[in-house]
Amino acid sequence: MSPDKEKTRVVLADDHRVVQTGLRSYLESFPDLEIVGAAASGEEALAKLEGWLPDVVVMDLRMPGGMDGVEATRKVRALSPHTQVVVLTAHTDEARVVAALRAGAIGYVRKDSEPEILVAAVRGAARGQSVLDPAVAGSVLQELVRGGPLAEELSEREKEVLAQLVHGRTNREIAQALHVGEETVKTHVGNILSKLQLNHRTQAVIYALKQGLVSLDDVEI
Amino acid sequence: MSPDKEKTRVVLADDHRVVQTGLRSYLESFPDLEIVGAAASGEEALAKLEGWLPDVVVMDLRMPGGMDGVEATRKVRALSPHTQVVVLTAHTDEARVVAALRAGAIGYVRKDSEPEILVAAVRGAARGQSVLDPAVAGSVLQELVRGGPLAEELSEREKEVLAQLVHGRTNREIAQALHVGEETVKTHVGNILSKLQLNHRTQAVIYALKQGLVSLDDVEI
DNA sequence: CCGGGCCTCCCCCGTTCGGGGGAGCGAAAA
DNA sequence: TTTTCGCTCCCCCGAACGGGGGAGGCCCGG
Repeated sequence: MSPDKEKTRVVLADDHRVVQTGLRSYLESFPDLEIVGAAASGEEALAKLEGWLPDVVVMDLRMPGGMDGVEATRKVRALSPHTQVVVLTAHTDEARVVAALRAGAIGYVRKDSEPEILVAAVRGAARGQSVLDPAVAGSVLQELVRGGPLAEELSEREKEVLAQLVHGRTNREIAQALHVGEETVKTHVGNILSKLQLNHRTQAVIYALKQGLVSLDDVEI
Repeated sequence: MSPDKEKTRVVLADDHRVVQTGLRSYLESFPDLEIVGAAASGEEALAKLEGWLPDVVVMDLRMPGGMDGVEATRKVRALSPHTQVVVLTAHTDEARVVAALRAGAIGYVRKDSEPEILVAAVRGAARGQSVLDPAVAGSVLQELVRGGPLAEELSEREKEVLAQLVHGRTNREIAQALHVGEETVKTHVGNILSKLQLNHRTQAVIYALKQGLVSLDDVEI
């Protein structure tokens, strides 16, 4: 067995400490992998990146704090182009996988896939090879080529209004929250529905939650 | 007690195979724990329960299929009273923790807690001791005593209507889907809002998603 | 310079919602 | 038995919503 120099340096980024530790145990059982660090948020991963010098970051897309996995992926790739990112996600938020791949992720594994796929993705990423979970690689690639679902055509203000919708607010309440007139909110809501090709606000809420534009965790009713 | 030398027989129930395998690696590193089985759904866990004879089931509340973690907990306890259930959950669906504890779970650990807490909960459960994650034990107990949030006062029909709401349907569409009149749907929706003390359907959708009454995974818009 | 997107607000109008009432029916509990 | 509860449907009515139009101000890029 060769010493450390052939080991792949891996960092885990997942806010679930229990899951994180489990993955560490599992991945460390492979002699060619070395877990050099773990982070519970995008910010933490970036802050410690230069100290860890990982070859691969296994990134959960759903993390707390201002920075989500997509943004963290983008910044990891900008800060350390040598470091490859493998996205690890629940099948719930596949919508953001495309965004993560666009942001520079090289691999993608679903949490409900066989764990061997994760190992293969990490090993592939270390070699610069892209390993996409076969369970959904087709649909993901399809979305990549046709430019995404219906995504970020929304303006900043419209995203703010959409976030308000997810909080279950009425037009009047949104108007107060954003300090604009109720008519303005009506316009924004109408434009959101039009851009997303939806019929009413409730569908917009579901869309936002499915896309991960707003996390259910942040919502209080 | 005499069976000190015997290992605690543990079963993992989590639809995320990657997470499941990670947990297996981690827990198996403790010599007093033995992972005797793993399931990806409530149905699978129940079907194999009598073959595994576990002392403790570590149960994720969010699982696919008709049976969720709460129902699976209830049935595990009914089928094998010796077996204790430790609930493992994301902090997103704390609302269902109370339901799981009522259904017979003895322990409760959040995924973003320190992994040692999970080990402590499993060991405690094997001795019949309740270990609740200190991060939220207070609020959970509070809800337990005051009888739960606003929960399952909904009738079966009302839950069906609520599920339809989560799909973004209008009253008319729901009426067609359930083969009743639109006025009937209006009545149900009104009763749902009244029982849950909400103001409009969008809030009902958010409520249902937060409570896990309907999974976002099942929704297509 | 001028077009275009964005944000803001206004109008009108038809539809949908939500809340109030009532009522018949069947099943289950008291 | 009577009572209660869930499911079904009906009425009325005010409020909220969604779609259509327009308009002024802003800044950016061709």
